[in-house]
Amino acid sequence: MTPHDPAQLIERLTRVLQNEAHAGGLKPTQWEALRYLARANRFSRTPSALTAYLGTTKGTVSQTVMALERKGLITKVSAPSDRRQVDLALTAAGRSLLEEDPYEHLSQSWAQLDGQAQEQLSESLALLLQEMLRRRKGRPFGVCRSCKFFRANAEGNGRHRCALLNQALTEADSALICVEQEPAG
Amino acid sequence: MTPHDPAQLIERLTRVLQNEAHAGGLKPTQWEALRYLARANRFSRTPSALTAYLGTTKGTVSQTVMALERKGLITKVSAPSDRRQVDLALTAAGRSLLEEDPYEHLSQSWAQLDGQAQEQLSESLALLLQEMLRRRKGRPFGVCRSCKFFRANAEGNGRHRCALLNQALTEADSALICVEQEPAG
DNA sequence: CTCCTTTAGTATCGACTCGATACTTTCGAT
DNA sequence: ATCGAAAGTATCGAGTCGATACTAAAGGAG
Repeated sequence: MTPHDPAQLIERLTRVLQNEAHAGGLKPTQWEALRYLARANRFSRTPSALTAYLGTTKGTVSQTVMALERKGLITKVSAPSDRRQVDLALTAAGRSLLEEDPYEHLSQSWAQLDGQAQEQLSESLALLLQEMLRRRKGRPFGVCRSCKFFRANAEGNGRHRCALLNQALTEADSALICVEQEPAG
Repeated sequence: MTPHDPAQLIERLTRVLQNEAHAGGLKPTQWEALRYLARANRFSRTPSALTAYLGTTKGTVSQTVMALERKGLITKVSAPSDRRQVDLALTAAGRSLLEEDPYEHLSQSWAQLDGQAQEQLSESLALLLQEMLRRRKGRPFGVCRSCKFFRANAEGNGRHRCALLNQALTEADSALICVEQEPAG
């Protein structure tokens, strides 16, 4: 009964998910921005990076960011190193709201599947996404540690290094999403 | 490197897809409505059914439908049996525009995967969607033939029957999506 | 050091989605 | 004949989104 082509399944899943993402007084895009900021490293918590992540335009992101700030979920601070940039950070309220993330339902449903189905889904989905991004030439937004510029323990004492930005990285840094990330060969 | 939880993968895939769905002068929702109408059977090509499918409200769907009509992609005809209802139908232009459906990229990317990954993805995704819908208590919108009210060949001569609506069904009907569909036990 | 270009963000417009509410028309059941 | 439910439409406000125009700061090149 299930269509062989998963495009229809993904289309349907996407729609169900988008409907759920109107909870908690936020819009789907606002949830996505909030999630991103919670997972992005310090080089990547700017409106520019968010623009690249969401794949829209500066103007739209500017509005979304203003809405989140108005709701008290994030703060905007002009970057000391470059005063054109704005550092975005989650407030305590923002972090606590994320615990009601409607996407948790998705993880819960996934958790209901048996072990083999879970494994299969994760693997095949990763391949599909990779293929989509390859076509689109979009940035992968992977975690720091898997980047080709990541130099493990290059600073000693368990401190790593980014060979692109020439910055020291903590263990915590290396687990976060980075705009500049390029998968290691 | 890939997160074990596929929620992030699906979130990302969804976003990439939504960005692509702004092509051809249509909005993502308009594409979805067009796709639905192309695949829905005659009991299901109404604003009500479309509302249930999209999971939004009557008002929103009314606007989307008006936009598609304005663009010459669908026609609206008051139903003869019940004059409250409106029958929606794709025009030739609508059908031809669907050949440029941005979701084709998704099918193409899927086609790039090897046979096993394709199989795994379809199966696991179907399970996940089923689980999501079970939680949401949303209608599955499956094809007519897989419904518990479907009576194969009940009219003879390869004509089938819907035991819910008491209507004869052609072979073509039975392959289409139905609002009333409930999976056979 | 001054021009000039690039980069980061904001401001604003128009089209659209979306939830919510109020309304009209039609059907059906009592 | 009446009343209530169902199918759509109309309209409002908030938000997304692309597009364009704008400001301010940084980084050269001379």
